[in-house]
Amino acid sequence: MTTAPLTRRERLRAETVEEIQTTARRMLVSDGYDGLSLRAIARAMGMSAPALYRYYASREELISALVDELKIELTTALETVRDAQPDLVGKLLECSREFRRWAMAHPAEFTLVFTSSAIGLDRPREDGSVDPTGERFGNVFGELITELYLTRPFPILADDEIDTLLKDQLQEWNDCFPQPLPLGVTHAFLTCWIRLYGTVSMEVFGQLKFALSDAGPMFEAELRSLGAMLGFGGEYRPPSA
Amino acid sequence: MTTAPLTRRERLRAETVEEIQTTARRMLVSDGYDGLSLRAIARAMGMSAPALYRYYASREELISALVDELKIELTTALETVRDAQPDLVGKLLECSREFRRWAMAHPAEFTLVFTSSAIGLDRPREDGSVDPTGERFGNVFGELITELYLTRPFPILADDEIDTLLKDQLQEWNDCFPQPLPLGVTHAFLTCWIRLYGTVSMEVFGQLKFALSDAGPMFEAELRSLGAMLGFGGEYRPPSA
DNA sequence: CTAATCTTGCATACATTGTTAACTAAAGCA
DNA sequence: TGCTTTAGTTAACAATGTATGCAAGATTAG
Repeated sequence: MTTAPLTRRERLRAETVEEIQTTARRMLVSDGYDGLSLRAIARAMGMSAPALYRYYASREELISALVDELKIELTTALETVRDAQPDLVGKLLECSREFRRWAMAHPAEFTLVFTSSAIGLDRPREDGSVDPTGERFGNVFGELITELYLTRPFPILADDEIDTLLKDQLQEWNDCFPQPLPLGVTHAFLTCWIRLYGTVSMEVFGQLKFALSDAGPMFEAELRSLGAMLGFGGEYRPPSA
Repeated sequence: MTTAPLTRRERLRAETVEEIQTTARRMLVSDGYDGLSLRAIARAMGMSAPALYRYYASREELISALVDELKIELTTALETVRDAQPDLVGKLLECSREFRRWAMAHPAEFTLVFTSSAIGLDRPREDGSVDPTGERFGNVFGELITELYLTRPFPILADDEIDTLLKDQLQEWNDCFPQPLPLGVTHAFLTCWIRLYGTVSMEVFGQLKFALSDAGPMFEAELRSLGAMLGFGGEYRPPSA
Protein backbone atom coordinates (compact mmCIF):
# COMPACT_ATOMS: atom_id res chain seq x y z
CA MET A 1 0.00 0.00 0.00
CA THR A 2 1.30 3.44 0.89
CA THR A 3 5.05 3.43 1.45
CA ALA A 4 5.49 4.43 5.06
CA PRO A 5 8.45 6.62 6.02
CA LEU A 6 7.69 6.24 9.70
CA THR A 7 8.87 8.98 11.94
CA ARG A 8 10.49 7.94 15.14
CA ARG A 9 7.40 8.74 17.19
CA GLU A 10 5.16 6.79 14.87
CA ARG A 11 7.44 3.82 15.12
CA LEU A 12 7.42 3.87 18.91
CA ARG A 13 3.68 4.26 18.91
CA ALA A 14 3.28 1.31 16.60
CA GLU A 15 5.48 -0.76 18.84
CA THR A 16 3.41 0.15 21.86
CA VAL A 17 0.20 -0.73 20.06
CA GLU A 18 1.75 -4.03 19.11
CA GLU A 19 2.76 -4.69 22.70
CA ILE A 20 -0.71 -3.86 23.96
CA GLN A 21 -2.24 -6.36 21.56
CA THR A 22 0.14 -9.17 22.42
CA THR A 23 -0.27 -8.49 26.11
CA ALA A 24 -4.03 -8.41 25.78
CA ARG A 25 -3.92 -11.70 23.95
CA ARG A 26 -1.73 -13.22 26.63
CA MET A 27 -4.20 -12.16 29.29
CA LEU A 28 -7.07 -13.55 27.25
CA VAL A 29 -5.38 -16.90 26.93
CA SER A 30 -4.25 -17.18 30.52
CA ASP A 31 -7.24 -15.71 32.33
CA GLY A 32 -10.09 -16.01 29.86
CA TYR A 33 -12.34 -13.27 28.61
CA ASP A 34 -13.03 -11.96 32.10
CA GLY A 35 -9.33 -11.50 32.72
CA LEU A 36 -9.14 -9.25 29.69
CA SER A 37 -9.26 -6.05 31.74
CA LEU A 38 -7.65 -2.75 30.92
CA ARG A 39 -5.96 -2.61 34.27
CA ALA A 40 -4.58 -6.13 34.00
CA ILE A 41 -3.12 -5.36 30.59
CA ALA A 42 -1.61 -2.13 31.83
CA ARG A 43 -0.24 -3.88 34.90
CA ALA A 44 1.37 -6.60 32.81
CA MET A 45 3.01 -3.92 30.70
CA GLY A 46 4.20 -1.85 33.65
CA MET A 47 1.92 0.98 32.64
CA SER A 48 -0.94 2.75 34.29
CA ALA A 49 -4.40 1.97 33.06
CA PRO A 50 -5.35 5.46 31.88
CA ALA A 51 -2.29 5.45 29.66
CA LEU A 52 -4.02 2.93 27.44
CA TYR A 53 -6.54 5.58 26.58
CA ARG A 54 -3.85 7.25 24.51
CA TYR A 55 -4.19 4.27 22.16
CA TYR A 56 -7.81 3.19 22.40
CA ALA A 57 -10.89 5.22 23.24
CA SER A 58 -12.27 2.44 25.41
CA ARG A 59 -11.82 -1.12 26.49
CA GLU A 60 -14.35 -2.13 23.89
CA GLU A 61 -12.33 -0.54 21.14
CA LEU A 62 -9.19 -2.28 22.30
CA ILE A 63 -10.91 -5.63 22.24
CA SER A 64 -12.39 -4.92 18.83
CA ALA A 65 -8.92 -4.24 17.53
CA LEU A 66 -7.75 -7.51 19.05
CA VAL A 67 -10.59 -9.37 17.38
CA ASP A 68 -9.61 -7.86 14.10
CA GLU A 69 -5.98 -8.82 14.51
CA LEU A 70 -6.96 -12.38 15.36
CA LYS A 71 -9.22 -12.61 12.33
CA ILE A 72 -6.32 -11.50 10.19
CA GLU A 73 -4.01 -14.05 11.76
CA LEU A 74 -6.51 -16.83 11.12
CA THR A 75 -7.10 -15.70 7.56
CA THR A 76 -3.39 -15.50 6.88
CA ALA A 77 -2.94 -19.00 8.23
CA LEU A 78 -5.62 -20.23 5.86
CA GLU A 79 -4.09 -18.42 2.91
CA THR A 80 -0.67 -19.82 3.68
CA VAL A 81 -1.95 -23.36 3.80
CA ARG A 82 -3.90 -22.77 0.62
CA ASP A 83 -0.89 -21.46 -1.27
CA ALA A 84 1.22 -24.41 -0.15
CA GLN A 85 -1.11 -26.93 -1.74
CA PRO A 86 -0.60 -27.78 -5.40
CA ASP A 87 -4.13 -28.81 -6.33
CA LEU A 88 -7.60 -27.50 -5.64
CA VAL A 89 -8.78 -30.51 -3.69
CA GLY A 90 -5.77 -30.27 -1.44
CA LYS A 91 -6.42 -26.58 -0.92
CA LEU A 92 -10.01 -27.20 0.13
CA LEU A 93 -9.21 -30.10 2.42
CA GLU A 94 -6.25 -28.47 4.07
CA CYS A 95 -7.86 -25.08 4.47
CA SER A 96 -10.77 -26.73 6.22
CA ARG A 97 -8.40 -28.63 8.46
CA GLU A 98 -6.39 -25.52 9.16
CA PHE A 99 -9.56 -23.76 10.22
CA ARG A 100 -10.18 -26.46 12.80
CA ARG A 101 -6.51 -26.68 13.73
CA TRP A 102 -6.34 -22.98 14.46
CA ALA A 103 -9.55 -23.12 16.47
CA MET A 104 -8.34 -26.03 18.57
CA ALA A 105 -4.90 -24.50 19.08
CA HIS A 106 -6.39 -21.15 20.09
CA PRO A 107 -9.75 -21.84 21.69
CA ALA A 108 -9.85 -18.60 23.67
CA GLU A 109 -9.09 -16.54 20.59
CA PHE A 110 -11.52 -18.50 18.44
CA THR A 111 -14.25 -18.05 21.02
CA LEU A 112 -13.64 -14.32 21.23
CA VAL A 113 -13.66 -13.87 17.47
CA PHE A 114 -16.74 -15.94 16.77
CA THR A 115 -18.83 -14.77 19.68
CA SER A 116 -17.91 -11.12 19.30
CA SER A 117 -21.34 -10.39 17.90
CA ALA A 118 -22.93 -12.09 20.90
CA ILE A 119 -20.83 -9.97 23.25
CA GLY A 120 -21.95 -6.79 21.53
CA LEU A 121 -18.78 -6.06 19.62
CA ASP A 122 -18.88 -6.11 15.80
CA ARG A 123 -21.50 -3.38 15.69
CA PRO A 124 -22.35 -2.58 12.07
CA ARG A 125 -19.91 -0.01 10.78
CA GLU A 126 -21.25 3.51 10.91
CA ASP A 127 -20.64 4.26 7.24
CA GLY A 128 -22.44 1.09 6.23
CA SER A 129 -19.42 -0.36 4.47
CA VAL A 130 -18.38 -3.99 4.59
CA ASP A 131 -15.86 -5.23 7.13
CA PRO A 132 -12.76 -5.82 4.98
CA THR A 133 -11.29 -8.35 7.41
CA GLY A 134 -14.44 -10.41 7.37
CA GLU A 135 -14.55 -10.21 3.61
CA ARG A 136 -10.98 -11.38 3.21
CA PHE A 137 -11.74 -14.31 5.50
CA GLY A 138 -14.86 -15.26 3.60
CA ASN A 139 -13.07 -15.00 0.29
CA VAL A 140 -10.66 -17.82 1.12
CA PHE A 141 -13.36 -20.46 0.94
CA GLY A 142 -15.50 -18.48 -1.46
CA GLU A 143 -12.79 -18.29 -4.08
CA LEU A 144 -11.89 -21.94 -3.69
CA ILE A 145 -15.47 -23.07 -4.23
CA THR A 146 -15.80 -20.71 -7.15
CA GLU A 147 -12.69 -22.01 -8.83
CA LEU A 148 -13.73 -25.57 -8.10
CA TYR A 149 -17.03 -25.08 -9.82
CA LEU A 150 -15.52 -23.29 -12.79
CA THR A 151 -12.85 -25.89 -13.42
CA ARG A 152 -14.74 -29.06 -12.56
CA PRO A 153 -18.41 -28.31 -12.01
CA PHE A 154 -20.17 -30.33 -9.33
CA PRO A 155 -23.91 -31.09 -9.21
CA ILE A 156 -25.95 -28.17 -7.96
CA LEU A 157 -29.61 -27.30 -7.48
CA ALA A 158 -31.27 -25.86 -10.53
CA ASP A 159 -32.67 -22.37 -10.10
CA ASP A 160 -36.24 -23.63 -10.09
CA GLU A 161 -35.44 -26.06 -7.29
CA ILE A 162 -34.60 -23.17 -4.97
CA ASP A 163 -37.30 -21.40 -3.05
CA THR A 164 -38.12 -17.99 -4.49
CA LEU A 165 -37.38 -16.03 -1.33
CA LEU A 166 -34.04 -17.74 -0.94
CA LYS A 167 -33.26 -17.28 -4.61
CA ASP A 168 -33.72 -13.52 -4.34
CA GLN A 169 -31.32 -13.30 -1.45
CA LEU A 170 -28.74 -15.49 -3.12
CA GLN A 171 -29.05 -13.39 -6.24
CA GLU A 172 -28.47 -10.21 -4.29
CA TRP A 173 -25.38 -11.64 -2.68
CA ASN A 174 -24.23 -13.05 -5.99
CA ASP A 175 -24.31 -9.60 -7.50
CA CYS A 176 -21.42 -8.61 -5.23
CA PHE A 177 -19.16 -11.26 -6.77
CA PRO A 178 -16.55 -10.51 -9.42
CA GLN A 179 -17.93 -13.18 -11.74
CA PRO A 180 -21.55 -14.32 -11.77
CA LEU A 181 -22.23 -17.87 -10.63
CA PRO A 182 -25.26 -20.15 -10.76
CA LEU A 183 -27.29 -19.69 -7.60
CA GLY A 184 -26.91 -23.39 -6.87
CA VAL A 185 -23.19 -22.85 -6.35
CA THR A 186 -23.82 -20.06 -3.88
CA HIS A 187 -26.28 -22.28 -2.10
CA ALA A 188 -23.82 -25.16 -1.95
CA PHE A 189 -21.18 -22.84 -0.56
CA LEU A 190 -23.47 -21.75 2.25
CA THR A 191 -24.43 -25.32 3.11
CA CYS A 192 -20.81 -26.37 3.24
CA TRP A 193 -19.81 -23.41 5.32
CA ILE A 194 -22.62 -24.06 7.80
CA ARG A 195 -21.45 -27.62 8.28
CA LEU A 196 -17.79 -26.71 8.51
CA TYR A 197 -18.33 -23.86 10.92
CA GLY A 198 -20.97 -25.84 12.81
CA THR A 199 -18.70 -28.77 13.44
CA VAL A 200 -15.73 -26.72 14.53
CA SER A 201 -17.58 -24.25 16.69
CA MET A 202 -19.58 -26.97 18.40
CA GLU A 203 -16.37 -28.81 19.17
CA VAL A 204 -14.61 -25.74 20.53
CA PHE A 205 -17.63 -24.67 22.56
CA GLY A 206 -17.88 -28.14 24.06
CA GLN A 207 -21.23 -28.80 22.46
CA LEU A 208 -20.28 -32.20 21.12
CA LYS A 209 -18.91 -33.56 24.37
CA PHE A 210 -22.26 -35.18 25.08
CA ALA A 211 -21.53 -37.63 22.28
CA LEU A 212 -17.86 -37.50 21.34
CA SER A 213 -14.73 -37.38 23.43
CA ASP A 214 -12.64 -36.30 20.45
CA ALA A 215 -14.45 -34.67 17.57
CA GLY A 216 -11.51 -35.01 15.20
CA PRO A 217 -12.71 -38.16 13.44
CA MET A 218 -16.22 -36.74 13.16
CA PHE A 219 -14.71 -33.65 11.56
CA GLU A 220 -12.91 -35.81 9.03
CA ALA A 221 -16.13 -37.66 8.30
CA GLU A 222 -17.88 -34.35 7.66
CA LEU A 223 -15.05 -33.32 5.41
CA ARG A 224 -15.34 -36.49 3.42
CA SER A 225 -19.07 -36.02 3.08
CA LEU A 226 -18.62 -32.41 1.98
CA GLY A 227 -16.08 -33.56 -0.55
CA ALA A 228 -18.59 -36.00 -1.99
CA MET A 229 -21.16 -33.21 -2.20
CA LEU A 230 -18.65 -31.08 -4.09
CA GLY A 231 -17.82 -33.85 -6.51
CA PHE A 232 -14.38 -34.86 -5.32
CA GLY A 233 -15.38 -37.63 -2.96
CA GLY A 234 -13.03 -40.06 -4.63
CA GLU A 235 -10.09 -37.74 -4.13
CA TYR A 236 -10.50 -37.40 -0.40
CA ARG A 237 -7.32 -38.12 1.46
CA PRO A 238 -6.67 -38.17 5.18
CA PRO A 239 -4.58 -35.46 6.81
CA SER A 240 -0.91 -35.80 5.98
CA ALA A 241 0.35 -35.29 9.53
CA MET B 1 -42.09 -36.98 41.90
CA THR B 2 -42.10 -36.43 45.61
CA THR B 3 -45.39 -34.94 46.75
CA ALA B 4 -44.45 -31.64 48.31
CA PRO B 5 -46.37 -30.41 51.35
CA LEU B 6 -44.65 -27.05 51.24
CA THR B 7 -44.36 -25.25 54.49
CA ARG B 8 -45.17 -21.57 54.41
CA ARG B 9 -41.54 -20.54 54.53
CA GLU B 10 -40.65 -22.88 51.71
CA ARG B 11 -43.44 -21.45 49.63
CA LEU B 12 -42.29 -17.88 50.14
CA ARG B 13 -38.75 -18.87 49.36
CA ALA B 14 -39.79 -20.57 46.15
CA GLU B 15 -41.69 -17.46 45.12
CA THR B 16 -38.66 -15.30 45.76
CA VAL B 17 -36.45 -17.62 43.74
CA GLU B 18 -38.97 -17.45 40.95
CA GLU B 19 -39.03 -13.65 41.07
CA ILE B 20 -35.24 -13.50 41.01
CA GLN B 21 -35.16 -15.63 37.88
CA THR B 22 -37.79 -13.65 36.03
CA THR B 23 -36.16 -10.39 37.01
CA ALA B 24 -32.77 -11.66 35.93
CA ARG B 25 -34.21 -12.69 32.61
CA ARG B 26 -35.83 -9.30 32.15
CA MET B 27 -32.50 -7.61 32.77
CA LEU B 28 -30.79 -9.98 30.34
CA VAL B 29 -33.28 -9.18 27.62
CA SER B 30 -33.33 -5.44 28.16
CA ASP B 31 -29.67 -4.77 28.89
CA GLY B 32 -27.85 -7.74 27.46
CA TYR B 33 -25.45 -10.02 29.24
CA ASP B 34 -23.50 -7.13 30.70
CA GLY B 35 -26.63 -5.76 32.30
CA LEU B 36 -27.10 -9.03 34.10
CA SER B 37 -25.58 -7.78 37.35
CA LEU B 38 -26.47 -8.82 40.85
CA ARG B 39 -27.03 -5.26 41.92
CA ALA B 40 -29.27 -4.46 38.98
CA ILE B 41 -31.42 -7.50 39.70
CA ALA B 42 -31.67 -6.62 43.37
CA ARG B 43 -32.44 -3.01 42.52
CA ALA B 44 -35.22 -4.02 40.16
CA MET B 45 -36.71 -6.17 42.90
CA GLY B 46 -36.43 -3.49 45.58
CA MET B 47 -33.91 -5.57 47.48
CA SER B 48 -30.34 -5.05 48.54
CA ALA B 49 -27.73 -6.93 46.59
CA PRO B 50 -26.31 -9.02 49.45
CA ALA B 51 -29.79 -10.40 50.09
CA LEU B 52 -29.47 -12.43 46.91
CA TYR B 53 -26.73 -14.42 48.59
CA ARG B 54 -29.45 -16.07 50.68
CA TYR B 55 -30.52 -17.75 47.44
CA TYR B 56 -27.38 -18.17 45.40
CA ALA B 57 -23.80 -18.56 46.48
CA SER B 58 -22.56 -16.26 43.72
CA ARG B 59 -23.57 -14.41 40.61
CA GLU B 60 -22.24 -17.29 38.59
CA GLU B 61 -24.54 -19.74 40.34
CA LEU B 62 -27.52 -17.48 39.77
CA ILE B 63 -26.78 -17.30 36.07
CA SER B 64 -26.23 -21.02 35.89
CA ALA B 65 -29.66 -21.53 37.39
CA LEU B 66 -31.10 -19.14 34.83
CA VAL B 67 -29.42 -21.05 32.02
CA ASP B 68 -30.94 -24.24 33.33
CA GLU B 69 -34.41 -22.75 33.54
CA LEU B 70 -34.13 -21.46 29.99
CA LYS B 71 -32.98 -24.84 28.73
CA ILE B 72 -36.02 -26.38 30.36
CA GLU B 73 -38.31 -23.80 28.80
CA LEU B 74 -36.89 -24.47 25.36
CA THR B 75 -37.10 -28.22 25.81
CA THR B 76 -40.68 -27.99 27.01
CA ALA B 77 -41.56 -25.89 23.99
CA LEU B 78 -40.07 -28.57 21.73
CA GLU B 79 -41.91 -31.35 23.53
CA THR B 80 -45.20 -29.50 23.29
CA VAL B 81 -44.84 -29.00 19.57
CA ARG B 82 -43.81 -32.61 19.17
CA ASP B 83 -46.83 -33.93 21.05
CA ALA B 84 -49.17 -31.77 19.00
CA GLN B 85 -48.12 -33.36 15.73
CA PRO B 86 -49.83 -36.54 14.62
CA ASP B 87 -47.09 -38.08 12.52
CA LEU B 88 -43.37 -38.54 12.85
CA VAL B 89 -42.44 -36.38 9.89
CA GLY B 90 -44.52 -33.55 11.27
CA LYS B 91 -42.85 -33.93 14.66
CA LEU B 92 -39.39 -33.70 13.14
CA LEU B 93 -40.16 -30.76 10.91
CA GLU B 94 -42.03 -28.77 13.51
CA CYS B 95 -39.58 -29.46 16.32
CA SER B 96 -36.79 -28.19 14.13
CA ARG B 97 -38.81 -25.10 13.30
CA GLU B 98 -39.70 -24.57 16.91
CA PHE B 99 -36.03 -24.67 17.80
CA ARG B 100 -35.37 -21.86 15.37
CA ARG B 101 -38.53 -20.02 16.36
CA TRP B 102 -37.57 -20.01 20.03
CA ALA B 103 -34.07 -18.88 19.20
CA MET B 104 -35.28 -16.00 17.06
CA ALA B 105 -37.93 -14.98 19.57
CA HIS B 106 -35.44 -15.06 22.45
CA PRO B 107 -32.04 -14.23 21.00
CA ALA B 108 -30.56 -13.03 24.29
CA GLU B 109 -31.66 -16.17 26.08
CA PHE B 110 -30.51 -18.42 23.24
CA THR B 111 -27.13 -16.75 23.20
CA LEU B 112 -26.71 -17.15 26.94
CA VAL B 113 -27.67 -20.81 26.89
CA PHE B 114 -25.54 -21.80 23.95
CA THR B 115 -22.47 -19.80 24.80
CA SER B 116 -22.55 -20.67 28.49
CA SER B 117 -19.61 -22.98 28.01
CA ALA B 118 -17.68 -20.19 26.31
CA ILE B 119 -18.42 -17.87 29.23
CA GLY B 120 -17.09 -20.41 31.68
CA LEU B 121 -20.39 -21.61 33.09
CA ASP B 122 -21.43 -25.21 32.55
CA ARG B 123 -18.37 -26.55 34.30
CA PRO B 124 -18.47 -30.34 34.40
CA ARG B 125 -20.49 -31.45 37.39
CA GLU B 126 -18.34 -32.38 40.35
CA ASP B 127 -19.80 -35.86 40.79
CA GLY B 128 -19.21 -36.63 37.13
CA SER B 129 -22.88 -37.27 36.42
CA VAL B 130 -24.68 -36.16 33.29
CA ASP B 131 -26.56 -32.88 33.16
CA PRO B 132 -30.22 -34.03 33.24
CA THR B 133 -31.48 -30.88 31.57
CA GLY B 134 -29.08 -31.28 28.69
CA GLU B 135 -30.02 -34.90 28.38
CA ARG B 136 -33.73 -34.16 28.26
CA PHE B 137 -33.07 -31.60 25.55
CA GLY B 138 -30.97 -33.98 23.50
CA ASN B 139 -33.53 -36.72 23.84
CA VAL B 140 -36.18 -34.78 21.98
CA PHE B 141 -34.39 -35.09 18.67
CA GLY B 142 -32.62 -38.29 19.64
CA GLU B 143 -35.85 -40.15 20.27
CA LEU B 144 -37.46 -38.83 17.11
CA ILE B 145 -34.59 -39.99 14.93
CA THR B 146 -34.54 -43.32 16.70
CA GLU B 147 -38.23 -43.89 16.16
CA LEU B 148 -37.92 -42.75 12.58
CA TYR B 149 -35.24 -45.29 11.87
CA LEU B 150 -37.06 -48.10 13.65
CA THR B 151 -40.35 -47.52 11.86
CA ARG B 152 -39.12 -46.55 8.43
CA PRO B 153 -35.38 -47.05 8.15
CA PHE B 154 -33.46 -44.55 6.06
CA PRO B 155 -30.16 -45.17 4.27
CA ILE B 156 -27.19 -45.07 6.62
CA LEU B 157 -23.47 -45.68 6.43
CA ALA B 158 -22.44 -49.28 6.95
CA ASP B 159 -20.18 -49.88 9.92
CA ASP B 160 -17.17 -50.48 7.70
CA GLU B 161 -17.69 -47.16 5.96
CA ILE B 162 -17.10 -45.32 9.24
CA ASP B 163 -13.60 -44.51 10.38
CA THR B 164 -12.43 -46.74 13.20
CA LEU B 165 -11.73 -43.97 15.66
CA LEU B 166 -15.13 -42.45 15.04
CA LYS B 167 -16.79 -45.84 15.26
CA ASP B 168 -15.38 -46.44 18.72
CA GLN B 169 -16.71 -43.16 19.99
CA LEU B 170 -20.13 -43.68 18.45
CA GLN B 171 -20.23 -47.14 19.96
CA GLU B 172 -19.44 -45.77 23.39
CA TRP B 173 -22.18 -43.19 23.13
CA ASN B 174 -24.55 -45.78 21.70
CA ASP B 175 -24.07 -47.92 24.77
CA CYS B 176 -25.84 -45.26 26.82
CA PHE B 177 -29.04 -45.64 24.77
CA PRO B 178 -32.02 -47.68 25.90
CA GLN B 179 -32.07 -49.70 22.69
CA PRO B 180 -29.00 -50.37 20.55
CA LEU B 181 -28.90 -48.76 17.13
CA PRO B 182 -26.69 -49.14 14.09
CA LEU B 183 -23.78 -46.75 14.31
CA GLY B 184 -24.83 -45.22 11.02
CA VAL B 185 -27.98 -43.92 12.68
CA THR B 186 -26.00 -42.30 15.44
CA HIS B 187 -23.75 -40.75 12.84
CA ALA B 188 -26.69 -39.45 10.83
CA PHE B 189 -28.15 -37.95 13.97
CA LEU B 190 -24.95 -36.05 14.70
CA THR B 191 -24.70 -34.78 11.14
CA CYS B 192 -28.26 -33.55 11.21
CA TRP B 193 -27.85 -31.91 14.58
CA ILE B 194 -24.70 -30.13 13.45
CA ARG B 195 -26.52 -28.68 10.47
CA LEU B 196 -29.62 -27.74 12.41
CA TYR B 197 -27.72 -26.16 15.25
CA GLY B 198 -25.22 -24.61 12.88
CA THR B 199 -27.85 -22.88 10.80
CA VAL B 200 -29.79 -21.52 13.75
CA SER B 201 -26.83 -20.42 15.82
CA MET B 202 -25.16 -18.73 12.89
CA GLU B 203 -28.36 -16.85 12.16
CA VAL B 204 -28.83 -15.73 15.76
CA PHE B 205 -25.19 -14.77 16.15
CA GLY B 206 -25.38 -12.71 12.98
CA GLN B 207 -22.91 -14.90 11.18
CA LEU B 208 -25.00 -15.27 8.04
CA LYS B 209 -25.67 -11.59 7.56
CA PHE B 210 -22.77 -11.39 5.13
CA ALA B 211 -24.85 -13.39 2.69
CA LEU B 212 -28.50 -13.42 3.74
CA SER B 213 -30.77 -10.70 5.01
CA ASP B 214 -33.30 -13.25 6.29
CA ALA B 215 -32.05 -16.75 6.95
CA GLY B 216 -35.55 -18.20 7.17
CA PRO B 217 -35.69 -19.54 3.61
CA MET B 218 -32.17 -20.96 3.93
CA PHE B 219 -33.28 -22.71 7.09
CA GLU B 220 -36.21 -24.25 5.24
CA ALA B 221 -33.90 -25.36 2.46
CA GLU B 222 -31.66 -27.05 5.01
CA LEU B 223 -34.69 -28.71 6.54
CA ARG B 224 -35.76 -30.03 3.18
CA SER B 225 -32.30 -31.36 2.53
CA LEU B 226 -32.14 -33.02 5.93
CA GLY B 227 -35.51 -34.57 5.28
CA ALA B 228 -34.19 -36.05 2.06
CA MET B 229 -31.20 -37.44 3.94
CA LEU B 230 -33.56 -39.06 6.43
CA GLY B 231 -35.70 -40.61 3.73
CA PHE B 232 -38.77 -38.43 3.92
CA GLY B 233 -37.86 -35.88 1.29
CA GLY B 234 -41.13 -36.38 -0.52
CA GLU B 235 -43.11 -35.65 2.60
CA TYR B 236 -41.55 -32.29 3.28
CA ARG B 237 -44.16 -29.60 3.73
CA PRO B 238 -43.66 -25.90 4.33
CA PRO B 239 -44.48 -24.39 7.70
CA SER B 240 -48.18 -24.23 8.36
CA ALA B 241 -48.24 -20.67 9.69
C1' DC C 1 19.50 27.53 20.20
C1' DT C 2 15.19 28.74 22.13
C1' DA C 3 10.47 28.65 22.66
C1' DA C 4 6.10 26.82 21.62
C1' DT C 5 3.53 22.75 20.93
C1' DC C 6 2.38 17.95 20.80
C1' DT C 7 2.58 13.45 22.77
C1' DT C 8 2.83 10.22 26.28
C1' DG C 9 2.63 8.98 30.49
C1' DC C 10 1.20 9.65 35.51
C1' DA C 11 -1.66 10.11 39.98
C1' DT C 12 -6.00 11.04 41.49
C1' DA C 13 -10.85 10.59 41.69
C1' DC C 14 -15.55 8.68 40.83
C1' DA C 15 -19.13 5.49 40.01
C1' DT C 16 -20.12 0.72 39.65
C1' DT C 17 -19.42 -4.12 40.31
C1' DG C 18 -19.13 -8.85 43.21
C1' DT C 19 -18.63 -10.22 47.75
C1' DT C 20 -17.98 -10.47 52.95
C1' DA C 21 -19.01 -9.29 57.76
C1' DA C 22 -21.74 -7.75 61.43
C1' DC C 23 -26.21 -6.82 62.79
C1' DT C 24 -31.50 -6.81 63.19
C1' DA C 25 -36.01 -8.27 63.11
C1' DA C 26 -39.22 -11.56 62.18
C1' DA C 27 -40.85 -16.53 61.82
C1' DG C 28 -41.05 -21.05 63.44
C1' DC C 29 -40.65 -24.28 67.06
C1' DA C 30 -39.65 -26.39 72.00
C1' DT D 1 -42.31 -18.11 76.90
C1' DG D 2 -37.53 -18.45 75.11
C1' DC D 3 -34.20 -20.34 71.49
C1' DT D 4 -32.94 -21.03 66.82
C1' DT D 5 -33.24 -20.33 62.08
C1' DT D 6 -34.14 -17.32 58.22
C1' DA D 7 -34.33 -13.18 55.44
C1' DG D 8 -33.19 -9.09 55.13
C1' DT D 9 -30.37 -4.73 56.25
C1' DT D 10 -26.09 -1.39 56.18
C1' DA D 11 -21.15 -0.75 55.88
C1' DA D 12 -17.01 -1.96 53.94
C1' DC D 13 -13.34 -3.85 50.58
C1' DA D 14 -11.17 -4.79 46.42
C1' DA D 15 -11.41 -4.41 41.56
C1' DT D 16 -13.07 -2.49 37.33
C1' DG D 17 -13.78 1.28 33.37
C1' DT D 18 -13.25 5.91 32.72
C1' DA D 19 -12.55 11.30 33.21
C1' DT D 20 -9.54 14.96 34.58
C1' DG D 21 -5.59 17.57 35.20
C1' DC D 22 -0.60 17.75 35.34
C1' DA D 23 4.34 16.87 34.23
C1' DA D 24 8.06 15.65 31.47
C1' DG D 25 9.91 14.41 27.13
C1' DA D 26 9.96 14.76 21.96
C1' DT D 27 9.27 17.38 18.05
C1' DT D 28 9.06 21.36 15.45
C1' DA D 29 9.03 26.66 14.30
C1' DG D 30 11.33 30.79 14.42
